[in-house]
Amino acid sequence: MTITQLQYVLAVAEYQNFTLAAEKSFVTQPTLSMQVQKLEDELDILIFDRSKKPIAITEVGMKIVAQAKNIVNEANRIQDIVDQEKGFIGGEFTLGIIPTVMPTLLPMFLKTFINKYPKVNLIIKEKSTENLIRNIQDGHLDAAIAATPLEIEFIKERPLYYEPFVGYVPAQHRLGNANQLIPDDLDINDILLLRDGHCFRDNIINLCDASKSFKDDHFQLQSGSFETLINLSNEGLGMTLLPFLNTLELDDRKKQNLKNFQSPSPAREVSLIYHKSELKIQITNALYDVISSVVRGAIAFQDVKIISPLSK
Amino acid sequence: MTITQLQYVLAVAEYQNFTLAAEKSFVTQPTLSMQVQKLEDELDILIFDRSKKPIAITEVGMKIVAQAKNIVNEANRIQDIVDQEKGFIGGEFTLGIIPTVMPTLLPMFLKTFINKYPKVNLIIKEKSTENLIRNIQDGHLDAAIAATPLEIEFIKERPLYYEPFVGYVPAQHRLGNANQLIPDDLDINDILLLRDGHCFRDNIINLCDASKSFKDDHFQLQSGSFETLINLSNEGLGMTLLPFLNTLELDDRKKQNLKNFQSPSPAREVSLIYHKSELKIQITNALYDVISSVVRGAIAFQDVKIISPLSK
DNA sequence: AATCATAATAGCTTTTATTGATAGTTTTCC
DNA sequence: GGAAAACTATCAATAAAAGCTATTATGATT
Repeated sequence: MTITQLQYVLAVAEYQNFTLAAEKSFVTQPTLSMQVQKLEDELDILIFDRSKKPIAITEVGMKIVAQAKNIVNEANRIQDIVDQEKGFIGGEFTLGIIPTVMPTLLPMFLKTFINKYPKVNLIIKEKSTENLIRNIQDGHLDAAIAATPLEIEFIKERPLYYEPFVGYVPAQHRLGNANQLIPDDLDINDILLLRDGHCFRDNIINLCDASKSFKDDHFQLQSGSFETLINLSNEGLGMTLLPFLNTLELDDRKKQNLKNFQSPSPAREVSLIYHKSELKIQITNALYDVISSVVRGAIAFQDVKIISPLSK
Repeated sequence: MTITQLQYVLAVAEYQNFTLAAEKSFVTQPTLSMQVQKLEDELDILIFDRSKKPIAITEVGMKIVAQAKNIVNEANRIQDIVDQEKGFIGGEFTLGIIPTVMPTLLPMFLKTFINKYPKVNLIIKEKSTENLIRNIQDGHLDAAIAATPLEIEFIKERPLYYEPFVGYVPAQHRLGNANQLIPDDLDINDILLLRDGHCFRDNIINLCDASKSFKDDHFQLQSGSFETLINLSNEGLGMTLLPFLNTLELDDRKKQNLKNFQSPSPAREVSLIYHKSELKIQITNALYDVISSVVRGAIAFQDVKIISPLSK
């Protein structure tokens, strides 16, 4: 049994296809096939059921794949140990970011980071919180930026910043004259929300008084952008709430419709999250330092009340 | 990096000598030397400091060795997974036993077990509870027999039997005339105890009324054998307590000094414990079945009160 | 039946692991 | 202080393996 064989097995398990797995492993298909066979021979057990299309993993195969993942991950840590010793910060690093943070936060730190750590090849993927978590577990992501607290067993959370919610309330709205917002004034039924799957949607649902039930309205909104929500809001379809960073780039006319919450403002906690096994911890730490330092300049410290991003 | 290389590194780390490590790895010394060098080259770091005699492990080397141990253990588990699937009962199985159980229990089941499962190569090690737990975690032990409950997160406990405590009270002792013992009669200060580290010592300390404080006496006993305690007891230095199985082989004269506790007798729970990952569960189950069946014949069922083996 | 997608096999090449012999050190011991 | 012993590194040769290209086998789809 070799680590290479285990890696090949993992590739096949992932792509359910020997040819593709071989490609992704940068070897030819026969090479990969034979190594997988060799391992199966050595263990005298079938890992894959090749009679099914696409290829299926046998029952034992599942256990072996899970263990192989483990072993390969642990093996990769050897390099990490060495890197840490040498103070080397480099290599590939895959970072996931939730959609509502991506467009505002990424421009703030990306340039700084790649300048400071030119040897890190940063790969950034936009995904929902749910997928971020899955990919941190399966090793496809080295870290992610998401709204927290998530309280997941295998994940470590390090808060980066607390981002207050800001109301966008057009003049004609019933709250148009209010000076400051308070959560009790909100009615979930006249707030425009992002589509299902965005955790910011759940943030807001959690913020609104649960007693006011969420009734299915005569129109269904399927937007993933605040841009759309603001425009609809201007059309008189309701107010909306934005994360603070998303309010910075609005034009002056739109900024006039912004209303802050009374202190302590409801806010979301945005954290760098990663697997508690702390692989690539040096890069993760570097990332944490860069992001939190750039954010410190953008969000003034204030008293906030953290709203959970989890749907109930 | 290959698993073989890691195994070679582990061998060198263990024997602090390339030649011996090579022997133990069943390869020639150049083979091992070159593979270790190859790994060092690949990682571009020195694992061993060959300038020192005997060979020393570098600082990073320590971390790498620890991680290598991890990886090699995890890799061995693949075979376990396969064995489990096949219902194969065989291979190496390392069992730890606490000292106060070892001499009485082992002869009772060992012969039966090795006859019934000739393909299992049973390796038995006597260790303190503390070390048993550590070695179950690090994979050096597949299972162990210890006094429970321990309530450790990663360990499963399966009670084998409940072993009542029996008093050994010489005639001249203040309790020499009592018919049955009751815990309240005990005074921790006139009971001879095993030396620190034995969990049976803690069993007894927990049994004795905590209100009677444990005062440092004018003599300190450092014995690990009940034999010694009994002899000292006969010399008038106090009474002592024995686990039931240890009373079976006493000569008749000594048996006359034994006194049972009033029902429900205080007892220790002796369990088979193992990692909750349940590797080698077939063998573990086989062991459990064999032991519990032989013990059933030796200890009559009775009402007992379980005393914790943990020192407070 | 022909085609397509995919995995297995065969034959060959390249790479790697291992070996025995030996050289170069350091330690040990007289 | 010097010979012997103990130990690791190096070298050249060889055995083992992992890889590649080309081809065949399999099985589903048209």
